[in-house]
Order: sequence, then structure tokens, then C-alpha cells
Amino acid sequence: MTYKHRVDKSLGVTRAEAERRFLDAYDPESYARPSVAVDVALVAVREDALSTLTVLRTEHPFRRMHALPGGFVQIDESLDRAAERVLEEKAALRNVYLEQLYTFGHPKRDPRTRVISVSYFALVDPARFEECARTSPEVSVCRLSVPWAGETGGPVKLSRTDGAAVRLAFDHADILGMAVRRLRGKLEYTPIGFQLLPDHFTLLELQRVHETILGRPLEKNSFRRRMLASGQLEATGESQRGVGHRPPELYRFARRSAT
Amino acid sequence: MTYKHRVDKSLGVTRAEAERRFLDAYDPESYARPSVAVDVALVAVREDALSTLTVLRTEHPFRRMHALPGGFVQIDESLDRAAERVLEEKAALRNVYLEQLYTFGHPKRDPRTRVISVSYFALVDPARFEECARTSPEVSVCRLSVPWAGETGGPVKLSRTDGAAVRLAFDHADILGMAVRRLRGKLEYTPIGFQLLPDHFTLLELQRVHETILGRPLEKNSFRRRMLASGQLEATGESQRGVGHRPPELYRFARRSAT
DNA sequence: GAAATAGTGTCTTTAAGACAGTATGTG
DNA sequence: CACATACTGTCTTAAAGACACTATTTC
Repeated sequence: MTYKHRVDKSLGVTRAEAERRFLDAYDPESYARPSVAVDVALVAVREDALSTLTVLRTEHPFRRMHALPGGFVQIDESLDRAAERVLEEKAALRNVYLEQLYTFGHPKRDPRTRVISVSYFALVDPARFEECARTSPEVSVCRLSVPWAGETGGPVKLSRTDGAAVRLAFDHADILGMAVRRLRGKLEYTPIGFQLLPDHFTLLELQRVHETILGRPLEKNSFRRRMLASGQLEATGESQRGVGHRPPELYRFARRSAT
Repeated sequence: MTYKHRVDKSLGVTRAEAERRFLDAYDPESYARPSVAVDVALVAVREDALSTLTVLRTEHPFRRMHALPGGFVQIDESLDRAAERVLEEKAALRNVYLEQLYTFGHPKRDPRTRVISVSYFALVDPARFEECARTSPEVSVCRLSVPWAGETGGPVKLSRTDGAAVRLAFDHADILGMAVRRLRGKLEYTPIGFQLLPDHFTLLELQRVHETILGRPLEKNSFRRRMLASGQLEATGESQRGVGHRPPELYRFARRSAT
């Protein structure tokens, strides 16, 4: 466009020059600013239950309580990149399905100061975070129970493997609740359950994953029809072996062009 | 819980006390923080076209370009509240349907400094922003055209009433694009078009609104069936009068319990 | 061949698409 | 009564639910 070459009458210089001068003089310290963090709700399906990965806080506030992996956004990194970094630093996870979820900004959600949290949800094959929990002692895998049906929404409850209830720091139970709600919504029109399984999987495994997320049984035949019709599944030609019954075909995720 | 009464061994004080001391000593200035803004994508349907409301920028950067109504989040207000305030300050609008959309955080999206934008979308009866455009000269109502089908996504194009193209500041064309995509998605399972119409409306008016948003014609009978089956519409018993043909029944939005 | 799950066939139900037909105002 | 849109009826199509039946492996 001709934008850069037009003259700014008030200053007798080009607009671009006027804008440059303004930016040089701009003082970002002139008003109070909140801090911005990312928090990642990791979701996996393990033993027919939803589970998540938490990190034990070593610092105040909420010291010694469980929290979602999270951290402050660096001044020159994008939000997505911050989420990836946090996931790698706190949970040693790379290349997971990651999607922005919702931004939580209640002024009192963090007692330190104003912290706005851009939350993400991530889906992983549970095998990948088992090993993470073995290596770092602050990390635990918690079972997640959803006290509401469908897409009602609200916080979820967490418990340890021994059944003891786990309380989450900040509003992290709400973040997880939002993640489950979003996930349930997505399942209605995407077979996103792939992301929670190994590369190759059977249709029954996929069905169990969907059932666990939705919290209700699904009908086998129509589930199959729907999945195969989605065009996002690809038969590998291989079968699972040594299972004491007719071997099921293995499928894989088929990368496609459309959304 | 017994949390507050347990003793923190490292200090010989209660945890609550240790946490209080920590918070008093906490220095929020110790790392660089981004600024946080809210930007509101106002959407209305006018003359069978999507339209939006923009504000002419009087300051650098992007001085004299159109932008979505937006502003910085105050240190003690929630994000939702900030969006409401901005809408009132910049567009003199209150009590509109407002929903958080997505958070944009590319490090270079604002040339001044790092600004993270929590975007919202708002739906209004177009009559309400016509009057706003008449009163304040910085405000204009732009026609919006969507260069993609379905829920593909991407930026949208804006034009003035005289047809001239309007370029938006920052990444605001992407924000509007995201708003349209989300709106299209929501229409599949909610009759959210209410929010774009006066209190009482006919089913045909509602259908036209849906068609404009989706960018494709809808079948009359199945649209009616779907809307009435949704349970979110309530017949008022009144009819539109003086229309030169059989008068259509007027409906209103029925507040309900479920999501 | 018994056990166990894989995978198919098919009847029913539900919702949407298509489109014609009837209804009821204004002029 | 013409016109224009409101509303309804109904046939077709597509997808989902229900559920029984056949297939194929291990032991």
C-alpha cells in the first residue's frame, strides 16, 4: 500500500517515521501489568480411567500441593512455544498433541500477584508419562473423576493411585474440568482419541478410550461405522497377535488435508 | 482440611504463616512481563451480511487504522469484566452476549512491546450499534466477508459501506476470522442467532441470520423443526402485523437450565 | 471344539433434505 | 381474488441404535 509514503501533516514526517519515534519513546513500565503463565492439562487414559500428570510444588504459594505443569511465559516466546517448553521442562514430554484451551484471569486466582493463566490441554499415550513419573519424584500421575455428565462443566476430582484424594493448587481443578469438557465436545465430531493411544491400535482400544472420556458405553457397530467413515483411520494390514481369539486389525491415524 | 494447622518443619511455623511471609517478600518486578489486553470482535448481521464495529486508532502504532475495540486489562479486574468495560468505553454497549474466544500471543503482534491479547466475541442486534456509530465519529460499522467455507478458518476481509476495503491493525483480521469460525461451529448445535436479533423475531428472520453466518442457504422445514425441537424458542402468541401476507408468529428466546 | 473377541447383516429409529400442498394475512 | 409468505404433510435419504449372527484365532 501507499501507507508508508504518505505524509503525516501534524509532524511533517512520514507516518512510518512518526510511528518509529512514538515507539522509541513508549514506556512499557508506565502502568501495572499482570504476569502471564501457561498451565497444561495433560490428559491420558489408563486402565479405563482418565488420568492426568501433576507436579508437586516446591515453592509458595500452595507449596507441597499438586499443580498442573506450568510456568511463566517468557517475554519473547509465543504462548504455544511456552506450553511446549513447560511440558518439556516439567514433564519431559515432546511432540504431544497440544491445543489452547481457555484463559483464566480472576484477579485473585494467584495470591502472589495478578497472574493470568493461558491454559492448554495435551493428549498423550499414558505409557509416555509413566516413565516420566518414575524419573522425577515431584511428578505424579493422578486419577481423575468427573462429577458431572455430558458437557455440563465444572471442576474435577483427583485421586492418587492408592485412592487418596488430591487437592490441586490454584484453580487447576477448573482448568482440568474445562479440558475434559472440551475433549468430550471434540469427540462428537473428531476421532481425537488417537492421540491417547500408541501409533497402532485396534478399534476396540479406540472405543474404550472414547467411552472413558465420555463416561458412557458406546455401541460397537455404530462406533466402527463412524470411525471408518471419518476417513481419519487407515488400516495397516497387520493384526494384533497372540490374543486368544480372532486377531483384530491394527489401524493408524491417517493425516489428512481438511480440518 | 487440616492444612493450615500443620507445622512446616523447616521454619517451625505453620504453613499458612510461612506462605504469608513468602508472599510479603515476593517481588513481582523481578522478571519481564508482557502486557495483557482484551479485544472484542463484535459481530452483527445487517442487510444479509456479517458486519462488525471498528474503532479508528488515534495513537501509534497503526494510527488512523481501524481496530477492534480493545484495551489493557486493569490490574484488579477480571478478563470478562475488562471485555465488558472496553465494550462500554469504546462502543457504548452494555448487556451483550460476550464469550471468550482465544488468546493471541505472538511476540511481535504489537510493535510497541509484548502484548498478549485475550480476545472475546460479542453478538449484538445491529440496531444497537448503528446508533453508536452515529454518536462517536471514531466508530465505524464495516461489512465483513469471509474468504473461506465452513470452519476452515483464516483472516476475514473488511469493507466500508461504500465498498472500499478496510485494513485492520495488528492481527485483528485473524481475531475476527476466529470469531466467525467459532460462531459457525456453535450454530451447528445452538440457535445462538437470537443474540443477533431483537427480543421478538420470526423464524424466517432467525433462518436468514443463520444463513448469513454459515454462508449457505438452509432448508426451511428442517430449520423450523430443528429450532422448535431445541426447546430454546418460545412462541409469544403474537404475530407480526401488516406484512402483506399471512402473519408469522413471533418467538422469543427461552431461558433454560442446561448448557 | 470351547472360549473370546472380531467383524458383519439387518431391522428399527431418528433426523435431515426435498418439495409439494394448504393456510391466512394485505392490497 | 391475487399475492406473498406461513405453516404442514410426507416421501426419501443418511446416520445411529439395537442386537443377533458369523469368523477366526488361541488353548
